[in-house]
Amino acid sequence: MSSPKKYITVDAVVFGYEEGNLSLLLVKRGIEPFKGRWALPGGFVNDNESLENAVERELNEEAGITLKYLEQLYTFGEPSRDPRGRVISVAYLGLVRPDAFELSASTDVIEADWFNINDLPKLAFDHKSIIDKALERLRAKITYQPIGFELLNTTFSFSELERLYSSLLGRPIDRRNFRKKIMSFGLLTQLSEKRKEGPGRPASLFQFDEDRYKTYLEKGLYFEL
Amino acid sequence: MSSPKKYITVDAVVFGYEEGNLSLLLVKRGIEPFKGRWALPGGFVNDNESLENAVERELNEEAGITLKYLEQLYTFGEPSRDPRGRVISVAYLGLVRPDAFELSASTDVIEADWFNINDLPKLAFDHKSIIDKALERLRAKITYQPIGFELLNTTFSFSELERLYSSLLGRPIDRRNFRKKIMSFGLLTQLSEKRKEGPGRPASLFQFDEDRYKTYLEKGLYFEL
DNA sequence: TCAAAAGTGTTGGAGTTACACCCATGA
DNA sequence: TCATGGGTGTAACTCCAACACTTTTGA
Repeated sequence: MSSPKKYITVDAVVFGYEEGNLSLLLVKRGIEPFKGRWALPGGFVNDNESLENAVERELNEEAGITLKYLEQLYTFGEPSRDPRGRVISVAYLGLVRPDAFELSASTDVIEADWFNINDLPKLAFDHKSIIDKALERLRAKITYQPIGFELLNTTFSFSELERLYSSLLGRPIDRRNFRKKIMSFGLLTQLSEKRKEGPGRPASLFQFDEDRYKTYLEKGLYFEL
Repeated sequence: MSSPKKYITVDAVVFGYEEGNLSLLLVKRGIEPFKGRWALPGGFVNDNESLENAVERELNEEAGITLKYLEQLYTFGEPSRDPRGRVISVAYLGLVRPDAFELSASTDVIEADWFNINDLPKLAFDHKSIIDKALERLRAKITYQPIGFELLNTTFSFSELERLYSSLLGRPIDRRNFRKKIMSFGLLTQLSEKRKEGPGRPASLFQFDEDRYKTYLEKGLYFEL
């Protein structure tokens, strides 16, 4: 029987969205292995912290960021995925609003930055496949849970929401039908303010009603597309 | 900084279905902690095996069973979930056909048996919450992926399929509509044999067409309810 | 007054639901 | 011939997809 203890890490796939682009948080490694290579933020789990706490701590240490949305994604445990030995990584999926985009690197990390999801650098370990899994989950999930709102600021215009969905799903969305559908859930509050920037008619601003969402959840909500 | 190595185990939530009842595979522990208590089959991961291999090995050792369907469920890592110290468990969800129901216990296990899902004994560790998570996943998943077939024998009658769905979803199903829906996927082959046991008109037998399903998957299938 | 983006309804068709009677078999 | 479970069709309705013009603003 082999030694039962193994290294265990957490890694975070954190998505942000700004100006029509989905972006991903990466850190440049300051230590071996893969020193100087870009990688997902993450690291070893301490003895007395939960996995989720570990992710939150690492995100704070390595990128100076705190997330509102974080869920467990998948656990990667192939024996050869890490040159240091047997390392099992529990991956998390996180979403961050544009107003929390400022980063500050430290702890084993040279820098932290946002990358366009279609233009990623070469990555350390098996992090590319972790990201692929996260993208798949994100795309599936926005069609049946209102997590898209976690990628926008607390107030947003309808066309911002529409562009987000359209770019995430990779297909055009009918403005009128989309609006009808989203409105039918009754989870948006229309504010009296309007956004006036750039050309064109100013857009009304909306806000997602989390309290009402939680109430619905208890009776089972069917959010679809 | 605390010691980075931890214990890592795999646990399997294996469901079976027979005569209208969903059942769950449990093993009675032969060693401490929780000696004599029922628990999910599982155990420590060896150095050179993948997580999935570890589950398969443990299921074979502890219950003498091999599964056709196995997927990763969730990773449980609360610091206090195991009295032996910090133990992180990667849980898997498995399905087994009635024709592979015979069990044979060994290795650290006193016996292995099937339990009705509504009549479970007191369980070791946090295994109850692992089971709850698995049930939730199973119920959600049968509505959009044809995994229900993994719980039936390779040939089955339509009413068996219908009873399975109805009991898993906990609500009655309209026989005619259900048949129309399932048939519209074109994934069932009707056999010429009929099942003649018990009273009533004999039922035609069907078979799930896995090849055709795989073909569909590549173009994106929308199996819904 | 032009350009740019926001906002708004209707209609046809597809898909879902609701619903009840006849069929084949063994006792 | 009766009891048991298997098998089938239609009509109303709901939901979804397709589609184009008007409004508001700044330049």
